[in-house]
Amino acid sequence: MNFKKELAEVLHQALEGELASQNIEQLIEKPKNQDHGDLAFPCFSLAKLKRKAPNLIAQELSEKIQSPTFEKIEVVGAYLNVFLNKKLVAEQIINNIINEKGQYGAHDFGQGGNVTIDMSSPNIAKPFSMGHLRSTVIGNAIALILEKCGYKPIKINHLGDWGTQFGKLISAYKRWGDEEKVKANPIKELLALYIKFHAEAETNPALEDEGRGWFKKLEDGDQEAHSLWQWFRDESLKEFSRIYQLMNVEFDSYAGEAFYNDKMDRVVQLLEEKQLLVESDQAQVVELTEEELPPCLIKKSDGATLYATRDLAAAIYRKENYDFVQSLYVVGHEQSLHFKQLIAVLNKAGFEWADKMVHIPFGMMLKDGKKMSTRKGKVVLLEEVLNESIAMARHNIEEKNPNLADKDGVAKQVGVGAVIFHDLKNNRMNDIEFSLEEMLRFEGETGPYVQYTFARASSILRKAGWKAETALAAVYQTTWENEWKVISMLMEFSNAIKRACENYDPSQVAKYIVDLAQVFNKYYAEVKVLEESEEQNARLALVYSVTIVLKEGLRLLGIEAPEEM
RNA sequence: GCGCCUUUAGCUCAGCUGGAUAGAGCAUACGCCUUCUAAGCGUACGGUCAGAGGUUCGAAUCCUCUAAGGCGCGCCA
Repeated sequence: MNFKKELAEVLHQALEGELASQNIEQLIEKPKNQDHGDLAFPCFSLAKLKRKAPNLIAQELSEKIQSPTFEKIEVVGAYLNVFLNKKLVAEQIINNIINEKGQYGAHDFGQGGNVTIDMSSPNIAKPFSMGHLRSTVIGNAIALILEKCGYKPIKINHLGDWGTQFGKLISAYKRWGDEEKVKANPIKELLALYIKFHAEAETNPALEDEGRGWFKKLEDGDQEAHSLWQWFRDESLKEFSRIYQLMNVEFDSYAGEAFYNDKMDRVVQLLEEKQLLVESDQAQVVELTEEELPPCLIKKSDGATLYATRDLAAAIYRKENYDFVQSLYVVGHEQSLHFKQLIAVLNKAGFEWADKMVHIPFGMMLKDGKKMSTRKGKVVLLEEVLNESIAMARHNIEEKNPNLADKDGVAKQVGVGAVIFHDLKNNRMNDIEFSLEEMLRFEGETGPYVQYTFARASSILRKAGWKAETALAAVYQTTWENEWKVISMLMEFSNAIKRACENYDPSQVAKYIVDLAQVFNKYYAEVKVLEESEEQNARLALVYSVTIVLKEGLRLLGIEAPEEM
């Protein structure tokens, strides 16, 4: 199954042990150009070792190699180009996929280790913006990819459900709030109250104190304040869960900031015991001069805690509660320094697991080249975008496939898929300029393109009445030129997953399924599978393999695959 | 000022551990549906890989410097 390894082994023997087969394996590459075969071995580095011209070495090696797996060996300059035995390999790969189905491409290097993933984390009583989309979608895909690699992901929604803003909100609600209105449209109404509070506070500064007062009450466990806070939180969550449902994202924990309120004293105490706390301008900090970082603020001059304190408490809680092998934070890159400090403080405090914490940063969602801000009303609401995308998908269905059975269901899958894919297809670190037009593009390198490819392939199988059992009788050809490009792409799936896992980079999977879809669409244009032929059985098995991998690839990104669209 | 990130075709981006003529999509112009869903396929056009040095048999990829843009740098999260 691992042809690279096999080639390395064969070369190792041909070289009579001059180079370890592991080293050889590292040198073997996949040629960009299909004319150069399926695997290539450059002989440059051997030239020094053997003191011989590299093309001579290639020539000599080519004469020594023989294996049924390799159909042909060509020497081009210093390269040894190896062509795999198409019949043999096709049979192996396709049978593998048919047997393993959704398991195809999986790894087990995770060894069942728990990985906590801090993701999504919207602020209560504020709208779910496009900015939160990134953390949600990236975190979700990473969780799925980790799972595919044998880890046990634990998705934690670290809700922004604590802070002075809730005092302000309570104050505003007490003054102008209307229970019915809030119930009918919680976030919109609460946001309006919040904005009104700030506007009024401009002319009436006493409001600020009132807000702080309410937060103090909240912290001190005042019943009225607490029940209002609870209510705001519940209503907000209800609204968020509607969006999460739309996107098929679920969480293992909603322990947000408030959850750690009673866990912070312990952290402060611990830092004190280790003599890490230093007073500076009446505040308590941990100095990080050796680490060449600015000091980490633990307690404000008024004794109140900060987000760093909460994150420390959360980190420790997660280690104790989940015993993670890795702890991930899918948070925007503008918080990189914060996480560096966090890890540094934990290290100083002697937690040897601190280096298992990984900040997974991502670029910003921009509007007109600038960061979106809630205050200026420059926020784009995710739910609106999703709904527009679904409407667009619905419109396309009406135009292109009016007889489709479940139009609404498919429109949802395609519309949401487009938005998710658009976010995941590129490197996380790139800033994304918000463009509805771009997001609702359903052609080219997009989610719907991949889904469409899946639907077309599924359609072939449906019309052929294909069943997995018939594949057993499939006879593979040695002359599969058209098919070969698809097969060699199918072989790459597990590599793409591995790369995605190692780099916490879902775009590796996204790019892979686009590549596979492109290759398959070309094949689709060249070969009429449903036409009677000796090869039909084998071709159907190939088409089936493609559907399995496309569907699984989409699944790893959190995107559904409709059989018709 | 210091730190992190980004810079590849008109636009959006790929380019896995350095390797064989730097690849897609969009846009533009043509062409392909009596036969598996045209949300598709093909052809053409399009590049001083920001710039300058260096390491190497070989650099878009590694190192140094410079430039442009973004983000961050104690009582917000």
